[in-house]
Amino acid sequence: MKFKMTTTMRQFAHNLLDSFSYFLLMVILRKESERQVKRKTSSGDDNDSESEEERLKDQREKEELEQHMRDRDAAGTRKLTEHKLSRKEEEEVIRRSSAAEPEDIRALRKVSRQEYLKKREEKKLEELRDDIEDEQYLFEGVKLSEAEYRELRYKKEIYELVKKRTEEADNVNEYRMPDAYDEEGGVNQEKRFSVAMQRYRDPNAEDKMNPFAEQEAWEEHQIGKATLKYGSKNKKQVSDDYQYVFEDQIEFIKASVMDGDKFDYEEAEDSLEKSRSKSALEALQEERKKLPMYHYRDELLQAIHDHQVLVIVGETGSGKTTQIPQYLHEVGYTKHGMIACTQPRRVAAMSVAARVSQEMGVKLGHEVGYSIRFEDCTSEKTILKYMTDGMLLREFLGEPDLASYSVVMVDEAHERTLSTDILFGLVKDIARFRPDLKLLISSATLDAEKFSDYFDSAPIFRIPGRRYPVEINYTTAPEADYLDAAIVTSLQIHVTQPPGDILVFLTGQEEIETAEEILKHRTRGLGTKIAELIICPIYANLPTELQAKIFEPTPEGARKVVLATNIAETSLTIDGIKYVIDPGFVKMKSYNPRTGMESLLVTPISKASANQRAGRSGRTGPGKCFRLYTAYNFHNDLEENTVPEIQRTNLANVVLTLKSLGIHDLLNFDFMDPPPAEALLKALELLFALSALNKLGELTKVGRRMAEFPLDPMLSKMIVASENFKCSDDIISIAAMLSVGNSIFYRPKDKQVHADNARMNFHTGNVGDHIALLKVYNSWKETNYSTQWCYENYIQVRSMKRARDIRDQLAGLLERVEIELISNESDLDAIKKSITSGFFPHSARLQKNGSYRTIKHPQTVHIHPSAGLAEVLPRWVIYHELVLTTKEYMRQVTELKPEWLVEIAPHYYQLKDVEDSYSKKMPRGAGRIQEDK
DNA sequence: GAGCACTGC
Repeated sequence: MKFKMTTTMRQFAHNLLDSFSYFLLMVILRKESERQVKRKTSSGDDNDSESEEERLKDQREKEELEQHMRDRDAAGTRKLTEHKLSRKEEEEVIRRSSAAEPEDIRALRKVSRQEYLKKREEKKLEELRDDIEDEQYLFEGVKLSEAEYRELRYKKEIYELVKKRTEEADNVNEYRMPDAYDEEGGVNQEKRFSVAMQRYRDPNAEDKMNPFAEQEAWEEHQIGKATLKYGSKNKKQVSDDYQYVFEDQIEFIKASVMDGDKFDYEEAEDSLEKSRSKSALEALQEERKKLPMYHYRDELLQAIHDHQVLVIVGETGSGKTTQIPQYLHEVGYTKHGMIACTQPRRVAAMSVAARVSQEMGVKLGHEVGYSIRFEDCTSEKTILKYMTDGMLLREFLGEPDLASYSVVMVDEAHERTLSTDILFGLVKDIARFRPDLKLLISSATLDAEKFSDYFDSAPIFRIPGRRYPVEINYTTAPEADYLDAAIVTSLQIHVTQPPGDILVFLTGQEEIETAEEILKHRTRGLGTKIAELIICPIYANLPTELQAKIFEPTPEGARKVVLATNIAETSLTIDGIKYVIDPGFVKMKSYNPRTGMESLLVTPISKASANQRAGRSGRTGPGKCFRLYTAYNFHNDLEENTVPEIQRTNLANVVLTLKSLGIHDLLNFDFMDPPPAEALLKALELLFALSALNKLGELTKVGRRMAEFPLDPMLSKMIVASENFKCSDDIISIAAMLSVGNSIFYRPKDKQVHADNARMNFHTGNVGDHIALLKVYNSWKETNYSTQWCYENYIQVRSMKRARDIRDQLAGLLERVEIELISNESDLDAIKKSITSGFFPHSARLQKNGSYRTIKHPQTVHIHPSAGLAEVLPRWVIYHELVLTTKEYMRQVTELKPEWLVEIAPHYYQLKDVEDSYSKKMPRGAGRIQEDK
């Protein structure tokens, strides 16, 4: 697929550049005249003495703070650490020490939002001026007015983005999208490793010039070294009994062993036994001391004391998440603010908080609490706060300097979720203004240098974990069909390996179901010749009651095979897993900013991810990992790390959040891995179209209200706009239903017809998918949120409950942005108009052949067959999202009157855009983005 | 007439 700069784009770029240079010219001219005036009046330069004074002041403040920190540590903390205070005594110490001074200190430190933002603005202004001076556009030391500055900054931002994009398009003659995009009609499974396969069979392998010679020699060596060949052991006896299993056996070589950490497991387990006889709290304290973390306590505290930012590397099981906040509390960091510890997942935040509150002997929600969406389990007393990373991000909105925290610990930073990436930029920024704030970045990988570099060479503190060794095995040749290979391998393990459960990583629900069927079929054929094999599928959309099955202990003599998606890589831990089968693929979301289309692609995993998977087998004892690819594939074809989410997602929400935090200069925002310029530009364009940003790139009143909602900007806009159409009550139900995604209707394989019929009931009158979702929600509400009703209508209860939670939250937020909750269920046009207000960029018109064409950025799309209007084909539609599967599909489609587009978004659509093709000849899309194949 | 990994606010 080629990417061409077309005339409109060029025109657009030129216009922008023109207006930018014109603006600069004006500024320069004015500055020049000002400078002449200044030259006449000014006498001498006092800049130097001023800055010297500033410097001294800064220095003084810094020293004062340091002194204060020292005093603080010396005064209150020793008491707590000097061995066992009773709980009451400890509470008393905390109470007294926090009663002594905190209000003043807090008041001193607490900067108002305005002050803070102003300060930051000033700093940014400085930087920008420096930049421009470098390019010799402006003259020394001339101050721009604020309005000028803002306009300049925004234009510069856009200018840079466009420049980048034009350069990309001009310099590269043929811009190739990654192969997977190119594939017609989906993804070619066989093609993926084919390059490597060719390499593998290279007849010139002995050629000295062969760049792969070294690798091949290494592999030779490994093969020679290999001792284990599964299936060859006991082969004679086995092959008689299990001929069927070994019909197409796979050969593995043992390549390496992922070392466990040097830790005395027996001692640990021993003490665990002993501690059971003691009182619960004492036992817990004993256990704490057995954690690898404990031995590094003092060193760690010293390092934290000496450095503002510290990168901590610790394998899972080192106890960093539970222990570090406690240590910090014990030495008194909690006296002047809370300790925040962020987790990427809700359950993690909850369970860790529960554990820590137990260890500290306090009630969950008092001194130790957690904060996740829909659930704030904290109180006035809370000093250790575990929270999801997204939640801390939300708190930034209300408290841009995080004044109530003295320590922020970003845990599991290696996972690089969207929220952690944004948090990085923000905490790095506030750390400069708040020298008293301690920052801990904790990661489980060896990639710590990258984190350290990002945080201005912060020191790295390493803690060994508690992990058992894992043996890594590779196939000797690449496998064409990994699903089949995975099944064969699990059977091989089942008959040849000692007891222990098997975990197989597959890509999705469909694959898991197929694998389950095949496995059942094959084991049935073997009858009683082999031990029982229990097959447990697990994926996020599996109903909860079926999920529970994987946690049931395996009966004696049987073996469990867990067929899991990526959910088992990080989100849940299954006990008893000893063997991991890793085909090396994952389904990953990718976003194409050019078309605004998201797609799920099966892609090879990264090395980091492969090691994470392997590690899942070594949690309760030494394990084995079978990789269904060769060592060569692993070393040469897999990326080092997974592409961080921020680089493969729609950024509209991120941009809105940052803008509402007062960060306007997105191009220079300190991302650890900056997202593509194109994605940023697309997000800015969208927000401008939704009138969340004005032409200076500033947040408007509408934008400010939108930012309150934890939703995609288009959904937020829809809600904000519902005020005008007096249907906010109905709109938030729709928004909640849309944001739970597409797991509402349940469609089991054997009852598809029934399920479809049930679903069509909500579509009577061809009202469109949005209204149908509203009907579903309202009917459920009428039955008093009945579970039975859900079963009867093939609707997933879990999703509905989630929708109810979201709806409740949205209702609360409506109050906050002062929008009245009004229901207007009978006026469908009002509801549709509200939807249009948010989703007008997603409009499409029917073409003669039954397909659709999007209006603004023309491309051919289709109505998804699951949509209620799939057979009605209205002339004009509005859709919720575009997904690329076998075709470009619009999901969640509602009919629309074209005049609404001009009425609601006159800045976006002109009359000629919506003129009906029947009355007038359709204008040819000259000079628009074209795709040729 | 299709086919949705996983989180999070």
